[in-house]
Amino acid sequence: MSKTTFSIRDLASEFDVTTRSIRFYEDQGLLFPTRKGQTRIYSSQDRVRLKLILRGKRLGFSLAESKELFELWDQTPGGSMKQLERLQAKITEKKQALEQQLNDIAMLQIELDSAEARCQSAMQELLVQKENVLQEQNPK
Amino acid sequence: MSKTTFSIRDLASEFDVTTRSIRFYEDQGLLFPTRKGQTRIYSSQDRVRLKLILRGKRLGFSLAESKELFELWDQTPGGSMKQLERLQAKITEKKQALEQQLNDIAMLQIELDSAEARCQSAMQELLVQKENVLQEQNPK
DNA sequence: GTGTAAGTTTACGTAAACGTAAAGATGATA
DNA sequence: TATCATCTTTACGTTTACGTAAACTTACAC
Repeated sequence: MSKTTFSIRDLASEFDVTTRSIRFYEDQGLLFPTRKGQTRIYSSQDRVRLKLILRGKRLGFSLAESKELFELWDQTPGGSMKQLERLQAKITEKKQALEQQLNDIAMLQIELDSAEARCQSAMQELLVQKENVLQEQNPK
Repeated sequence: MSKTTFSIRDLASEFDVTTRSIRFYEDQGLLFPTRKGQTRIYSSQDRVRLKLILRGKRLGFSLAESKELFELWDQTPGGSMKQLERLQAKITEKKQALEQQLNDIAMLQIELDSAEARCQSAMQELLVQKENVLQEQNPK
């Protein structure tokens, strides 16, 4: 069986964030750990949430955006038609943004490859120059 | 032939950013427009730079990061071996980050699809309920 | 000339996402 | 029992990326 509860340090070291950040996310209403005394106890649900928050950040989501998505998602079963339509709209919006990102990444990858090639040949050029200097200094 | 110079407003409306932002990028050393009197004139080089800056932002680059990449890139021809090695390292780093992003996007796309399905069926459920109510009120 | 529209500099303001320090509570350990 | 180590709250500080307002110049339109 996998672990079911986590300390704040567990999560902090697993995902390489500070405890300050994790508490901040709670402050902003994205996490809701239970307490044992005054100490925070995180469920594996909380852990998943944190993972989603961090992935969102890597993709440029603000905390407010992630929070909004969580809330829409949590209300899905039993939500009103209007809420569901808002969720659908958000999903469509995010999907489009991801398409844009895929484009951006593809283009940047091409450019990085070309930059790498240019960089390599510049380095090669330097090596050749060096050899030439050595040959002049030390002609056979 | 395509346009070779641009006003700050040209660029602002083409890329949908404020002139304030464009001036800020110059302030931070990412753009270097020439002047006609005191008015800024942007070359198509500058335009490309701006495009790169904005794409970088969409991919989570800070302005400082973009600036660093520009500077390394500009020094590539005639750069020292050490500079070239730094560039190569940066390129490798960015490529890895892009791989991570591709992973993140792929996973998020899957989740969005599944969320969309759940959302759709919740909406379908609401419609069915509505029909049932109507049938009760209006039995044939 | 007189707006007025778009450009400029200067400078203070702001939101987001934490960093960091202070000061106290709690539990394990020597 | 004393001392850590780790948790907590509170609160002010900081960086990034601009927003916004003020006060000024320049270029056409009337």
